[in-house]
Amino acid sequence: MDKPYLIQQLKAFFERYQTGINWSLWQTEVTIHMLNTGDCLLRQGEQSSHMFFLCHGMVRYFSISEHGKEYTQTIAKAPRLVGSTRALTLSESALFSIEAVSTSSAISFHWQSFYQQMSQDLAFTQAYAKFLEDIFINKEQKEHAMVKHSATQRYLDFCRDFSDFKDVLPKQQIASYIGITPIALSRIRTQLKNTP
Amino acid sequence: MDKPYLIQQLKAFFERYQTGINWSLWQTEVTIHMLNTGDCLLRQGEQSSHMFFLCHGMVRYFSISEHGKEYTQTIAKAPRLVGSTRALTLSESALFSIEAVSTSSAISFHWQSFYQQMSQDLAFTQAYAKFLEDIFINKEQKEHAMVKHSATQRYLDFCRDFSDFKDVLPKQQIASYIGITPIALSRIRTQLKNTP
DNA sequence: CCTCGTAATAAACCTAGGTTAATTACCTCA
DNA sequence: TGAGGTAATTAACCTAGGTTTATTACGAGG
Repeated sequence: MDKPYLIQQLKAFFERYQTGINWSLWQTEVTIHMLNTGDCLLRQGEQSSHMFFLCHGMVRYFSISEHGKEYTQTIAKAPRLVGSTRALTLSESALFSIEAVSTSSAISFHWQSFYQQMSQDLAFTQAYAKFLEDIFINKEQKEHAMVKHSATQRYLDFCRDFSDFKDVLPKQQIASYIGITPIALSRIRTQLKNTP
Repeated sequence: MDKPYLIQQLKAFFERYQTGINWSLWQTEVTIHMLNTGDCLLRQGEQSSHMFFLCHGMVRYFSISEHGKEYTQTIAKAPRLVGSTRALTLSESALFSIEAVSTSSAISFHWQSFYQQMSQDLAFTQAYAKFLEDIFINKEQKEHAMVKHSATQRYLDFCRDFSDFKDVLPKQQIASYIGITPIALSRIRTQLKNTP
């Protein structure tokens, strides 16, 4: 878990999208984050000038509304870039927190060094554009599911997509990911048990 | 409304994101689409190898589920790139149709020529990446609204965001954009009238 | 002028999921 | 051992929005 290894993972992640990146251009300071379950990379309401790369583990993006209701908008598995695009590009405070849901490791670096690399390196920029396409498509898919599927179906989808974590993740977080209350999830689960 | 003018608009759109694009590299065949209200650029279920640029007017992205229910996931105002990122990048059939909601004009070109330009022109790729950041942030905002706001609030938000079109667009489409039935929208509207 | 077709509204009823409150089952810590 | 604290479940009740069925209001075409 040393720094060169983690940076190597970041590079491999980008190369999977696009080969030919000139990493010698990328001179930036990198910070390592070792996270236990529940630790946060970013907190709702804070400004952030850093992008993160999740090397191993899993995080969730969640926000809490004025009425205290929690919604988990994304669960991200390593390896992946994580961060608030909105906070970074618009210099606004983040609308969600990013919290580890298992022991995880990440590295962080200045958004500016990221943009700097974009202005120098075509392959890097292509990789980033393809990554953005990916997460945009994912978001569209979640939008579809939220609108067109029942809560029960969304729970079954969740179990399919996160079969390895469905028994580890607190039920409250699962409920908040599929957009219902823990009570409703509990109802759905007992109903599924009784009608196999 | 001649072709050079429309292409000029496309270029201006990109330049607003990033200056310094080398347009001489972009040798591609461009088709003009003059659309009346209701005309489609893309139909749900079809393959598509073309990206569109909406020069003037407005379109909506909508899909119809197996049960015949319609959902309008996006309303896009010119000037803007439109198309199914998913269909283009994954070579899959589109999950939604793109339909003009007012008389509009657009141009289309091969996705491949787009990717070709990306592999040659850094500024162009940066512009595209920034556009993707934009639409990703928009999608996150709509996701938030759908989850955290009541139907009434979503209707009020719609009226704010599309004040120029709120009385022109069929109520059914407004309802399908905020994720409710036309009947429910009608209820909300009469309720708003009675409690000012 | 009438007729057919669609959009919008309205009323009556239904249901998925929210809300409140109580119960049980684990934890950890003292 | 026992006292808190939290997570999960259950039951009773409530409500926003869906569903069904009419009704009204505009068209466009004959």
